[in-house]
Amino acid sequence: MTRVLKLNIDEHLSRDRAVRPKILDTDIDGAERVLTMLNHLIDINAATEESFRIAMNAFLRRGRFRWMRHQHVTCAADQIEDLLETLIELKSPSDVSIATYNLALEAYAVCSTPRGERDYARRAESLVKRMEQVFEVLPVESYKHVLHAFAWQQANLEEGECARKACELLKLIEQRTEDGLTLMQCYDWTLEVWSKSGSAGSASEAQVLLDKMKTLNLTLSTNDIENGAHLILDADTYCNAILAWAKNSVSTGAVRANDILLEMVDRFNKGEFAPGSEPSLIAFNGVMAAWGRQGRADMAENVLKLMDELRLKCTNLTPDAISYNSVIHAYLRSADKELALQKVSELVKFMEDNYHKQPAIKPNGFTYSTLMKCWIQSDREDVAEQSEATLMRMQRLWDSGDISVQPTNRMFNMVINAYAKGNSRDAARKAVLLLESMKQSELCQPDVVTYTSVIECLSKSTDPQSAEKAEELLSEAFQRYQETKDNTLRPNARTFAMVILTLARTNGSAVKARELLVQLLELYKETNDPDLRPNEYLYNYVLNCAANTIEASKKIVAFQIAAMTYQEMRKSNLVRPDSFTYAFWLKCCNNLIPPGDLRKKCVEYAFEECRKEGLVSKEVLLRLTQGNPPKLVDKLLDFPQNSKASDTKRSAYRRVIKVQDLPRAWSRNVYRK
DNA sequence: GTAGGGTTAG
Repeated sequence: MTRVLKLNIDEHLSRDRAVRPKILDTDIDGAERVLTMLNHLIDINAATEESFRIAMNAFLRRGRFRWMRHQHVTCAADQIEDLLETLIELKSPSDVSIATYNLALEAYAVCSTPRGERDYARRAESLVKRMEQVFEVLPVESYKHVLHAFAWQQANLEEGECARKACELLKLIEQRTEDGLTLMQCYDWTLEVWSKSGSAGSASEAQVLLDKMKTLNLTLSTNDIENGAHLILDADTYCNAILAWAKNSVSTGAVRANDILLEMVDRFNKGEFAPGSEPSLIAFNGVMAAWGRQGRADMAENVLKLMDELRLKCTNLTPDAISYNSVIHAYLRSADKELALQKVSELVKFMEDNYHKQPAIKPNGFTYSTLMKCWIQSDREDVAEQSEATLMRMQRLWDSGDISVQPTNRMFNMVINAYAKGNSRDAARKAVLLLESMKQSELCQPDVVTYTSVIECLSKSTDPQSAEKAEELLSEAFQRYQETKDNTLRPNARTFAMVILTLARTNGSAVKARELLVQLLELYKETNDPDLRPNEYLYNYVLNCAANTIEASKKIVAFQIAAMTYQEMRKSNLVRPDSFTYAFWLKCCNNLIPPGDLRKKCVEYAFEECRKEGLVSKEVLLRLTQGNPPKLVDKLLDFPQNSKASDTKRSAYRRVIKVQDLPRAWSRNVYRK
């Protein structure tokens, strides 16, 4: 019984703190009974410091295990803390031996948790402060336990507070001792804090410690080595140094992490680590991720190859899906998008073909969505179809019971957006079908991005029904939002923009376009929500929609709407006319006003204003020169009025003039943001 | 130790 528990405890004393401590359900090792006996001795006034120490040691042997006591989870640190306080009360602070205090410090260190909910490190720190007041000088061991507690408690990671505390203690310990074993152990713990800390400079701090360990390792005495000092510098130590660099955002992080990885492999191959200490998956995956962030897929793949070679020599090292995904993601981020697509397709195929032999490399949702992104960023013709095929592949796997490839509405949205960006003839039909299947699905409900992207597909469609469908979808989204109160479904300015764009492109009603703009403005006034703030696009699309009015009977109303919208833009404090505004407004003048004085006046006034604002673009110039009387064009372009140029010369001038030929000031703001 | 959706016009 005790033997089995001892083994389990050893396992929990290991450095792997990722595993949550287990909760014991019985008094498996009799520590509770020891406590009962101690309490009995206290009752009869027969408890000595030695009896307390026996009970403390009984709990300390439980390591990180936890158990229930009065409906609360408790652990060795809590129990030993209570026992120490009782003992101090019975005797006096100075009558309790330092060795007994140290048992409590050790318990704090052992029970310290990564997230530090119980704050044992700080409790260790305050106990050591009390000890300093009672005793003249404390042994290094006391400080070592506190350092150990800070090393394993990783709360305040961002601020690096635990790391700083550990460093202060390390400095103190370095001053007090030259014992190789102690120093190696303390360096190793401090290195562990830096590897987990995201604070600035953590990688170089980790590097300093690794270097110190390597130097000290060379100078250790035979005595130290017999006590296991050189065994502390092992694969775990290297892993910590690697991860410190790997997560570092500076561009050299990947290079440094990679160098240390190679050094670790070299040492491992030479048999320099303790038996059973071997390079870990997490070190390799960390380096691959670091290369990926630099877009260095070639290097990430080299690391994967290295890992594949090394696994034969290791008992536990084998690449997993994250390893492959990291390389895949690195290709996604690499510069050559065509190579990326080829490589990623190959790697995914390899995973699919080999996971029966290597279950850890079974492709998951991450794998497929990265493949999908690779298709989307490629220049291939059938991007939308291929990304849809990838999504359907996931859907089939999911339907057959594979829970690791759950499709998400984001992926559906990515496919729909691929259709919106492509030039597939029936993009709109496909997009609407995808929307319908999302509505049927329990997993991937459409949201406002879905609706907006489907409407964007409709805006590119030549189907005369598109505008009607777009309006239907907008009100459907509104209805679903009102039913569910789900904010991700609420239409926003962009959704409105896409509906108006659809109207503009399908010669739809300017009245409707205007109504939508007014509706959005009212919503924005009510809520002041930045997502509903109309921008230049909204107004410009309304102008373009009006300009595209074909039916003669509707042109007057369309012009009124355009004029109103243009005037509003000039006075608005939300938007300012831009070069598109003037181009669309001139288009309105040309298309909606019959030739004559009124049109001439409008064009003249608009162009002069546009020139003053420095917004004369190629399109503005085109709208001016095409469809307006040559005399007016010449006047507005400042063609020398009294020159004796012939009409053909003038006409040629008007045909070839470019924005660049005009005074710079006329177009100084065309590209302003 | 691996991410991710709409950024629009003429």
